[in-house]
Amino acid sequence: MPKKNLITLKKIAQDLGFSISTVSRALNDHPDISIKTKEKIKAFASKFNYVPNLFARGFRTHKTNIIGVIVPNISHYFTSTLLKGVLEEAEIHGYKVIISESVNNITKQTEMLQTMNQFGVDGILLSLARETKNVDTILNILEQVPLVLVDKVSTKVPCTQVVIDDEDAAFRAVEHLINTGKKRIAIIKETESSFTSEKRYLGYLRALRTYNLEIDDTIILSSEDISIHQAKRLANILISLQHKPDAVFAITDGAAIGVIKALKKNKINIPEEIAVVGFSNSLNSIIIEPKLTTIDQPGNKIGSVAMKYLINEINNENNISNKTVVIKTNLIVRDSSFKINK
Amino acid sequence: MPKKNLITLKKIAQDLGFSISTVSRALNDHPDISIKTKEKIKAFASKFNYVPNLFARGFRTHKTNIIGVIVPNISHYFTSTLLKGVLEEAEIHGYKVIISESVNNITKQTEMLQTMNQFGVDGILLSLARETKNVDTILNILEQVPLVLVDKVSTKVPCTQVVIDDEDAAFRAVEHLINTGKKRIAIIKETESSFTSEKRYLGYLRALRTYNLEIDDTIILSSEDISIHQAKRLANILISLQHKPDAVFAITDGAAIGVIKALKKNKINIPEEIAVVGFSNSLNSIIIEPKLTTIDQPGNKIGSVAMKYLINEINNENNISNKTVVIKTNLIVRDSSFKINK
DNA sequence: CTGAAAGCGCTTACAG
DNA sequence: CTGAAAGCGCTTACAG
Repeated sequence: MPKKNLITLKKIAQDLGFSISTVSRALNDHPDISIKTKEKIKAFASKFNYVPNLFARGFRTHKTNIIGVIVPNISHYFTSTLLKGVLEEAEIHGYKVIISESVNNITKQTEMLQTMNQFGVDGILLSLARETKNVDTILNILEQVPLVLVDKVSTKVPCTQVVIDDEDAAFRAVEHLINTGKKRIAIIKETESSFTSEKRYLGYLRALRTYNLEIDDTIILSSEDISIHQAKRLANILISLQHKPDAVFAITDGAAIGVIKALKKNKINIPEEIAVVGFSNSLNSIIIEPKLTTIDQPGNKIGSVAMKYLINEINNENNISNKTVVIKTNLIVRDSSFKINK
Repeated sequence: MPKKNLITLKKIAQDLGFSISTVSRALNDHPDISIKTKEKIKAFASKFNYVPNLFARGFRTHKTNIIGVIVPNISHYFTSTLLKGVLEEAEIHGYKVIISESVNNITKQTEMLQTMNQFGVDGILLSLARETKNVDTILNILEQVPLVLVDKVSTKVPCTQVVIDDEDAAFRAVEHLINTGKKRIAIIKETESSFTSEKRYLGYLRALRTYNLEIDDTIILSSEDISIHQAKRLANILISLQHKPDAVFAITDGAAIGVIKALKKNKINIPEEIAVVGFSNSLNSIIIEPKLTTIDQPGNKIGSVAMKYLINEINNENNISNKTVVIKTNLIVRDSSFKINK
């Protein structure tokens, strides 16, 4: 299936009576070529809509100008904003982006890494599937092609990692609850296999310790892959306690929304009786009522920063770093934790 | 920047004392090659982690196994579900997907089409930027590479198009409102430049005519690129009318949510006084209260069907069709239009 | 069953 | 300032 009637350097050379070399150089603005010749060749090329065969060029130069991106789930809002940043940054630097979705399946993730490498991508941006414990393949790939981890990362991989300040953000979220007078703050989180959830949990613990609040296991609830539905279930457990919490820090906006729905169903006043804070600043956080206090994760920025680092490593091969870049987040206070006009 | 220590056919041939041709054939399971030779070569290849240079192969065979996808906005929920379907289907058939975002910018869209074509993608899946009136570039590209339009399409381009049944879906949404006893149904839509909005508007008109309801321009409101905020503004206009509507059909879920927020602020009962119906079945539609009656657009399916058609056209070049494939949608009735438990 | 050779479209060191 | 030629890694018609 050859592409149809694409004009090549050879054709231009023949028609104009130059050599292929000269045509190639003229089109690439090589200083050796005379201005006259350049003009002639360029005019002809644009007249006949010449476009270089990037595949041939890439094959020749070992540069594909393609960057592979693997994310766990493309239809999460945060991921799509991250990809937006990735695409924008890539475009600025003349890279194309191949996107794949691991669906949180580790085998698939491994396959994708291998295919991308085999394909000859110039670099790989990876957000890890949940429970990626065995990082052998990743280490192997890392020897062959620049790789940057973003958002879902692992300390086991010695490469540049771009993340948000999960622990600190969680600390600030809980601190905010404490500042509004809350003393018994529950947390709804994921199980240990979630890297980000664990870091947020650490921030939660640090905040309680810092302010000398009791850490009570009965109000520390976990669920694998937390959903609105799961969060409702856990919230109901909290409500049924004798000694109820007066606030809930939920590890994701989805979880927080589940909590709010459960509280409303039980006619519990938010935030007076129980305040709720989420994490992500997803679109839903301003749809739910009361509007959700949450941590704004600037997906766009995270994506573009990660891309910048990756492109930098592509251009400076011996510049293999394993620094962790932390992107700052902001606490956005809304009605679910603190009503200003009351 | 050559890729590091990648083993090639040549190397295998040298080490094993075969010709490059034989090695190539053995690895591609060509029937000519003896089983013994194949085994030997394959064993050696896998031992040394041989991976074919897909770039060289693509260059040689004029097949890149890459499909280019251009969407207006990657961070719309519907788009991300569509992309999910696209990625899944592509993977099944061994294609990689390059995703670009036109940000609804026509110039950018044109550039992207050209770059992708120049890049040598095997096919292009395109969802048009708003206001794509001049389709010359697209027609030009269409001559060179298989192209399928999806979701945001245009009748001006003679190619396969995959869309949802906008008009019919809108008809059913409005019919549902009529069936619940509503007689004065407003519509909040986008301006004429939006292809899908116009089709939904036609469905609205057809429903009113079918049931002999008056068509009243004072309750037909439009806004360019409708947002929650814009919808609130338009809803306030409707509320301030002497002769208020008893239902609102909003062209998107976002618009419907804006309407609901405005109605709630004005203490108007939903759906008793004014019912609301949206379009998309976005995640938000079950977050808002009352939950939103809406049209479920199966993004996944739309993406995978479009991909199927595109791949089919790639494999059968003379099979240039311009049929329009219509994907069925479902009306999902929720509390914003009809409360079952009351 | 196997090999020598051409060629995909480009870039670039070398020569003049 | 310009050209002839090699070569990137592969596939495949042709020959034996």
